[in-house]
This record gives sequence, C-alpha cells and structure tokens, in this order.
Amino acid sequence: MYFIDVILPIPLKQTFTYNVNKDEAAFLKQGMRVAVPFGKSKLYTGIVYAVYKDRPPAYETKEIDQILDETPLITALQIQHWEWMASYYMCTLGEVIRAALPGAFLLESETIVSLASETYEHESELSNDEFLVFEALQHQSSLHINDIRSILDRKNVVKVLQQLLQKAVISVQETLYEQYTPKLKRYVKLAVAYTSEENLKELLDTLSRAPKQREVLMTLFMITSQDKKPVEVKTLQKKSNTTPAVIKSLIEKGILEEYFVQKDRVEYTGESDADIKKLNEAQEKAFSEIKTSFEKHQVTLLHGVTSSGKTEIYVRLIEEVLASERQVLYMLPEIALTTQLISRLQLYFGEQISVYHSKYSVNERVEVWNNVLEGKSKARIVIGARSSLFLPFHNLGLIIIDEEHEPSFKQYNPSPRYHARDSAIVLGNLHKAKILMGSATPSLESYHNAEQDKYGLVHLKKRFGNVLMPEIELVDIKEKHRKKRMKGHFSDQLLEEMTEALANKEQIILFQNRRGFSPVVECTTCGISPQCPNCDVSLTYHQYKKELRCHYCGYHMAMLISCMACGSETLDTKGFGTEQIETELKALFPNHTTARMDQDTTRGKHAYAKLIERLDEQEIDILVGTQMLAKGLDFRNIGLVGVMNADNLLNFPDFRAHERSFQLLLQVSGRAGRTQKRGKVLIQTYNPYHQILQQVSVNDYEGMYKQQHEERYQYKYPPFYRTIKIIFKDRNLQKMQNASVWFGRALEIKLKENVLGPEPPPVARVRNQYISNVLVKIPKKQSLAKTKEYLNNVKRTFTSIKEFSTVKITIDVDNY
DNA sequence: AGCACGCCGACT
DNA sequence: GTCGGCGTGCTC
Repeated sequence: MYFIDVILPIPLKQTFTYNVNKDEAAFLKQGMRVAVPFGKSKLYTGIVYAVYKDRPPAYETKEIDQILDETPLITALQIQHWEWMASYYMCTLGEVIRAALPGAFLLESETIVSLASETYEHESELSNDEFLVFEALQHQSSLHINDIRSILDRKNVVKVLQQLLQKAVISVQETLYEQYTPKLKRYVKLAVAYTSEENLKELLDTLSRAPKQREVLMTLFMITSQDKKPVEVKTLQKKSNTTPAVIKSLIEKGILEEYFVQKDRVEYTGESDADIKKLNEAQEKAFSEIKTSFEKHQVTLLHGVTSSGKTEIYVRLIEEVLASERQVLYMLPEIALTTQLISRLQLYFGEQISVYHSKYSVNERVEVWNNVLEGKSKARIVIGARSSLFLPFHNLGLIIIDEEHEPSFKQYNPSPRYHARDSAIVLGNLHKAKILMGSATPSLESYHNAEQDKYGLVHLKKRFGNVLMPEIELVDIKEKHRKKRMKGHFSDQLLEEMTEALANKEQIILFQNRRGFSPVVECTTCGISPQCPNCDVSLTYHQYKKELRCHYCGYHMAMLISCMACGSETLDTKGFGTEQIETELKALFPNHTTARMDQDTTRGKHAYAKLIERLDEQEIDILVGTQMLAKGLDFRNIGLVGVMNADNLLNFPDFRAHERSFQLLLQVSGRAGRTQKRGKVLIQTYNPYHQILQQVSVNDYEGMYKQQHEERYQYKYPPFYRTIKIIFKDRNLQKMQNASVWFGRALEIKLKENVLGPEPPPVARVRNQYISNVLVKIPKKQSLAKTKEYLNNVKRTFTSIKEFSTVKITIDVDNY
C-alpha cells in the first residue's frame, strides 16, 4: 500500500492521509494538487505533503478522487516558508494555503442532481417538494444544487434530496470545477477545401450575390498576403468594416474556419526603451552605500525623505539583479494606490513586470503564478501587495519593501495574521536574497534593528531636483476659537493660505482622518446619541444619503428627525469627517472644484484612478481625503496641504498612536511642493505644543525615534518586547468574560506579570459579539517558541472545556 | 471551516 | 404534530 499526506485548506492542524496505488505514488510529488473526498459529501483540493509506502495508519484511509497537476504547483521552498508562517503566526498550514493559493487553484465541489431512471412508478407518494424536483428533472437532465434551491424557494434542500435519493428517484454526483478559463483569441482562416486556385474562383463567383461576404474574403486575402501571420476575427472585422454576422455566416457556410488560440491575459504592450534615469549625486551615493551594506547585511533600510527619488535607486538595483538572472519581488502596501508607480517601472522594464494583487481577477492571478513558477521572463519582476510573497519564486535575488512602515503590510483578518515585511525577510533568507526596505518614516522596529546593526542603514536626505522640504506650520485652533477666527473648521490662517494658493493656480490637499459627515449625533436636550443596535458605537451621520451608519457592521438607518429617547427635535452633530469638510468647502470656495477621497468615494474599481487622473489634469482644485492621501501618491502641483485636526490622531488609544501620527502627518506633508516652489503645510490642532507635532514641524525623525524608543522601553512595548494578542468573542457577555478570565489566569501561571487583561477594546461589541483582549508581552530574552508552545497548550485545554466551546478565540502574533 | 446529527421552542 | 434554531462532534 502507498499513502499520501495531504494538506487541506481548512483550519485544522493535521494533514490527512489517503491511499493511492503504485502508479499514483510514483507520479505524485510534494506540491501537487489532488482532489480528495472529505467528510460525508465534500470534495476538497489538497496539496500533497508526503508520499510513502507501508505505513498503515490506525484508521481506514480513503482513496483520492483524482490528481490535478502534472508537475508540482508549489515549490519545496514555499512549503518551507509557509510552515514557518504557520508556526510563527500560530495558525494552520491549511490556513496559509488558503491565503497563498489563488482561489482558482482550490476547486469547489458542486453537487449535480440527475434522475436515477427515466420513469418512477410511485409519483403519487412524493411530497410536494419532492415532486417539484422530480418534475424539474423531467425537463432538464441535470440540476445544480442552487437551481433546486430556487425551484423550492428555500435554502435547505438537503433533506428533500436525501428523501429522493432514498427512494431512488435521483442520483447525485460531485464534480470538480476548474475555475480557471484561459482567455482565447478567435482566429479565422480559409477552409482547406477552397485553397486551390480554381475552387477559390468558383467560390468568389458563388458569392457574387453576397457582396458583403465577398468583401470580407477579399480583405482576408489582402491581410494574409501582406504578412503571413494568423488573422484574428477582431482584426478582420475591423479592416473589412463589417459586422460579426457576416463573418459568422461565412463560417457557417464552411468557407471560413474559426480556431482559438490561448491568449495570455497578463500582457504588456507598451514599449520599454526608456533609459534608466541617471542618478543624482545623493542617489548615486545612496546606491553605492546600499551595495556596500548588502555585502554585510541581508537587510538594508533606506531612509529617504519624501520625493528623494527612492524609486530610481530601486530601478538601478533591480537592473543589476535582472542581469544576474534572478527574480525580483517589489512589495507595496496597497496596489490600488500605485498605478503611477507601475507605469513608471514599466517604462524601464517593460514586459518583464507582472503585477500581483488580491483584487486581480482569479484568472490573472493564475497566470502570474504560472509565469513565476515557470520562470518566464515576463514575471522576472513581480510588483505586488502582501499576498505576492506567496508566489512560487525559484531564485529571488532581491526583495524591495517600499513604504516599509505602512500598517497595511500586516494582515488582520482572516488568519494567517502575518506581517508581509517580516515574512518577506524570512522568504529572502530562504532564497539568499537581499532585502531593501524603504521609507521616509521608518517603523520604530526597523529603525531599531538598523541601529542595532541587524540591518544596514542608508540615508537619503535631499529631495530630488533639490526641491525644498515643505514648510510646516502649526495652527492653534483653541486660540482661534477663542478669538472667534474660525469659519466652520477652517482657521483664518488656513483660509488665507488656501486663497493664496488658489490664486497662484496651485492645488490643495486637505486631510481629515475621518470619513462621513459627523461621527456623533447628539440630542442637546437629553444628551443621548443614536447607537448601533449591533455594536457598541454611536452612528456616524452621512449627509449625502441622509443616513446614520455604523462603520463596524454596516448597519444604517435614515437620519432621525427627532430624538429617539426624548422626542425633542434638538439633534446636533458633533465632530466632523471628510464629508462635512467638503460641504463647508463648497460654501467657502464656490468657484473652485472640490473632490473627496475616502472609502465612500473610491468604491468602484477605477474610481480611485479617475480621481488621481482628474487631479493630475488639474481638474480638481481642492481634494479632501482620509489616510488614503498619505499613501505613495505623487502629485506635481500641490502647493498647500492642510491638516484639519491633528488631535484625533494623537489621542488614539494605541501604543503606536504617536509613531503613526508622526508618520501620517509627515507623509501627508510630503505631498506638498514636489516641483520647484517650496510647499506649505498647515496643521490645525488644539495642542500645538505636543511633542510629536513639534517634531513633525521640523521633520525631526531622529528626535521622534529617540523619544518613542525611550517610551517603548519604559512601557515594555516593541521593539523591546514582543506582543501576542488573544481575542475572545461570544454573543453571551458573561460566557465571554468567564472564558477570557480563565485564559488570562492560565497564562499568568507561567508568564506572570507579562499577561495583561482581559480588557475590553474601545469598541467592546461588534455585530452582536462581545469582545475582550488578553495581551501577552514577551521579553527579548524569553524564548518566543517556548512561549507560543505554552500558549498553544493553554489553548488546547481551553478548547476542551465545554462551557467555553462557543467562545471564538483569535490569536494575533505581533499585533502591531 | 463545513457539515451532519440531535435535541428543544413556535408554527403550518 | 413538523420546521428550524444552534450546541456538539468529526473529518484521513
């Protein structure tokens, strides 16, 4: 007997063993996919983990259903990397696989129902529902389970089907659907029968009464005589200026033959001849420093101020790696935001670039995967968001992690909750590849590592083209309020600067870290504000739809006219979001175009790109937006950046709030003045003497780093301590509390004072689930592996306690 | 995670 | 009397 261990894409720790025959055993290799039956009726796609002989397990094994690949789809290196991820981030290999493989590789089993035999004698004995299905099957030979659902107009159809099965009315089969359908190009050629001269002549004669078809044929001859290439239907139709119907009838008459050729979806048609830009002195220096640093360090951090031209340095490095025939991975925090960068890189590297992103269609992702796996030249450079580190690279030479500090490199949900930056370093190690991280505002952890000489560190302090850093000024709105110099949320100073910038035909960006119109609606009579029924938050007022919305669960209701509690019509709004700013703007600057960029306005696939384009074309004078503005946008003509209120950033209840505020404010500021003129930034705040704001105003990264570093040391936070967050959720508050307290106590037995909580998060109930967190802090000298092992043990005991069985527990390693 | 089984409340 | 709610246990 031969056996294989299979990893299934489910959150279960073990692999599953199936039996295979000798031939299959010889054929199968680690990393190939197999379809296997699992449970009562399901068919899953699994990954072969091991193939072996003569080790009968203690249980009955099932046979595999079928083999899905001819060669491994996944490399040994990937499995190694994924095992590391599963163990480090405390999840199962199956969960990693689910995140790693494009959906199309994980087939779905679909139940198809058909009649068992043509006739059934005891029709009258069938129940109503049963009869409906029976009747439907008389008209259609087979039905999908979803069809049956709609026929019976209910969700649960399994019972009916089981009855029918038992009565032998129907039979079912499970089929696997290959989701990937290659895109085909349609070609035509003259049917073989007409290729000889005389037949052709005859043909043209017979077509004398069909001038349109004749015309098409003549065009086809013309095209083929010009160059011998196959003719696409699309081309033919265009050149002969005809309709699809004409071509169709030619095909139906057998005069033309159509055939299909697989077309690669991932295709770049532009040119790639742009010369690699010449680096300026500072860039050249940084470039050679990076190379020196790579001799000693696997990882190097490039700390370069905004618009210092980091991209050009990356380009040079990529060029060198490509010359040595190795692959390059270029990771970005959010692909959607970086169309600009992609086209810029395509200028240099043309079709050697592939883009990989979870928002890409399944088919496109499969193609990139295959191209990377086969080492195709069009996938020599992969640009992608965090999921691109799962691709089947063979010989990575360089990983670039741009905007290294961006929090979106960390995945929160679902599991695996991995940090792409940290996982990329491990990946780089496996490939013996160099890693370059770039940022204008490095994360504290990375800068710390650089200071400790774990990473190399290279500075780039000059902006490209000697553009000056923007001038940053703080505006004390507390005082402005007192002196009555505020118009809505705008201080007189900000308005003045805006008017001036607009007069100079410069564009303006306004930053407000909150969407919607106003986060809280409050009754001024009784002080009560409308709450979400499912979550512990107050509803945000969205003016454009006259709606109250919950940003956690999506609940929404029409805006109230009177207070729900006391009935008085004294509802007032407190706080403000982007929408309100935009409304105020329209009143303040009626002659200028304004636009808003936040989650609400960038829903559609191209909405974002359109906004950027409009901004680029100077169609927008003032743009209001949330954090989105801070992410790698490259604008030419921004003269002024205004931060509406810096305080709600700083007051965020998180140990990273100050670091994040600094990064965000500096990044937003960096959008100003990218051309010759020095840009201006105004930051409105109630607290102008706040350390962080002072540091932002003079661009003092080092100062911020030193101070935050000290605070982290004092309060035992990263980079000095590691943290793991354990989240408890249940619909029953008491149960959830008991569970979290039990868990916390159990951890304390060994981890003592390094266990914090349980403590409810700021929003303690979401979608009717009560939430509480336990935080485990791990000192540098304490073994990470041992701590996790202990945690796993506690978890195992926990799961076996019946009382807590419904409580959902989530473990988030490095929850920052 | 799915999914089936099994046991209790609100309805045709 | 059934439907269907979700607690429980299992999956090679």
